[in-house]
Amino acid sequence: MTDSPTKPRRYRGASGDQRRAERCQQLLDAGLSVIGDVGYQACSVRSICAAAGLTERYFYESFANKEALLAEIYQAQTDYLKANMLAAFTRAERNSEAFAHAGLHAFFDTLHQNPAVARLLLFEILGVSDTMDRLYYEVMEDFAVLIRSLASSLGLADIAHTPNQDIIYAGLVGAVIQIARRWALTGYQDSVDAVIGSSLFLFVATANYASPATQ
Amino acid sequence: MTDSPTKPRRYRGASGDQRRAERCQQLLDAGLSVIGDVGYQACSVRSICAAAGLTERYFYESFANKEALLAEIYQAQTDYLKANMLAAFTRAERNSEAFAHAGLHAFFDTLHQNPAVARLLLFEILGVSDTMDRLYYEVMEDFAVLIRSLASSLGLADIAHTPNQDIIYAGLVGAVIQIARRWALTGYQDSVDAVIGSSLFLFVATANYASPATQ
DNA sequence: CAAATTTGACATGCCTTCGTGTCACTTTAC
DNA sequence: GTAAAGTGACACGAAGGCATGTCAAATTTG
Repeated sequence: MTDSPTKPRRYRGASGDQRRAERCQQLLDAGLSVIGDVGYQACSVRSICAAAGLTERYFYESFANKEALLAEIYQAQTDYLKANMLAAFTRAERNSEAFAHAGLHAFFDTLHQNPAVARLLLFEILGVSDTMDRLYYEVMEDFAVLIRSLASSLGLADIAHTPNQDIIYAGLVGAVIQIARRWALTGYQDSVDAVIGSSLFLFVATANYASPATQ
Repeated sequence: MTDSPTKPRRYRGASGDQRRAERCQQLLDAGLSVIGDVGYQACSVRSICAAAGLTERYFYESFANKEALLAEIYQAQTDYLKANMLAAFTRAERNSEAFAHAGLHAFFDTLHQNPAVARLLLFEILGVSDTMDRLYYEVMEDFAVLIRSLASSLGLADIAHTPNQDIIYAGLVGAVIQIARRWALTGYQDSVDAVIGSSLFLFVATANYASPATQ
């Protein structure tokens, strides 16, 4: 008896690992599409498999259950969102206003271009389970770090003097998220500039109040 | 054949309507308790009935389904929260800082005293259905009005000059809500004063930026 | 007390989902 | 070509929830 219980074989020009990864990606894409369309709890594993053009067996090959799929999609999409924002930062002029504007534009534009992503990130993630709630918290703290760098670009070098910076940054993240939620719930009627401008307003106000030297 | 298909009878010293109302209230209380304990989607109609000491028949006597119960609890608890805040306003000294502080204290304290309410309002309400998402939106807009009165108490008579007030106020609501979420997710470790102070910081910053005359 | 109504405990049928299993068919390796 | 591995369609049982129904016990009215 050798240690090779299964001999991987090439299929359709791809190795076993490649095919598995491809199927996994198809499921992630289909999951995002279906969840973004009908919501997380209203969709079934079967419907996601059908959308992916795969059968249930391949679902459980890659994910333990529906929640595991949701977690991976959430991670992937928040990473994507962060990447877009970071890219926007590097592309922007090195001027406070433009810098902050670029980051917020990347944020709102990504959600606007991908309503499924918006629905998943803004609505479907809460109240699923304690595990997912914690993941939400971690992601929010992550964004707080991003916001912090954004805020520092506005001359808000440090609210360091004020106590409980973490809470204040969490609040700013919450403000932007809520503005995005409201935007989505009203069918994206407001212009992108309006939501960016209002977010920026809150940032600048906080920055100015924290260190009015820039005024 | 008369028009009286059912003759209401007194039972245990209460009329039929009274008993029905009492049962309804028991279900609302039990629903809040169970949902606050295990979450909305993890709980069943049966478990709520068991917690209420009633049987399923009486559940469907008062509610069409589990979601209808959630909606009524949500309405009742947000009303309760608003009432607490309004009461705090009237009780507070007529001085900007004390006024705003009182409202925020009522908000955070109510959530802190009732973790079940906090969980339901902050986490369990989103992603349930399109209907509930809309209800969430309406409640947030309602709170924005409250925040607006709170902000005006800070001399922020009008951000009226700035465009898109609605969006900005939605952002402020989101900031407070997110601070509350974070507070709950970290086990209410921060002091009430810390979360109030940070929220106040954002309000005052926005107020000062909008109308720096108060500075 | 007797009849009628209310109540509680539980049963029932229906539905949906989950996760696994079966089996014929296709594609590759030898 | 043949055997083995991969694939797809579908079946299956278990589980759980929903909403309604049954029936005996308790309570009230007359």
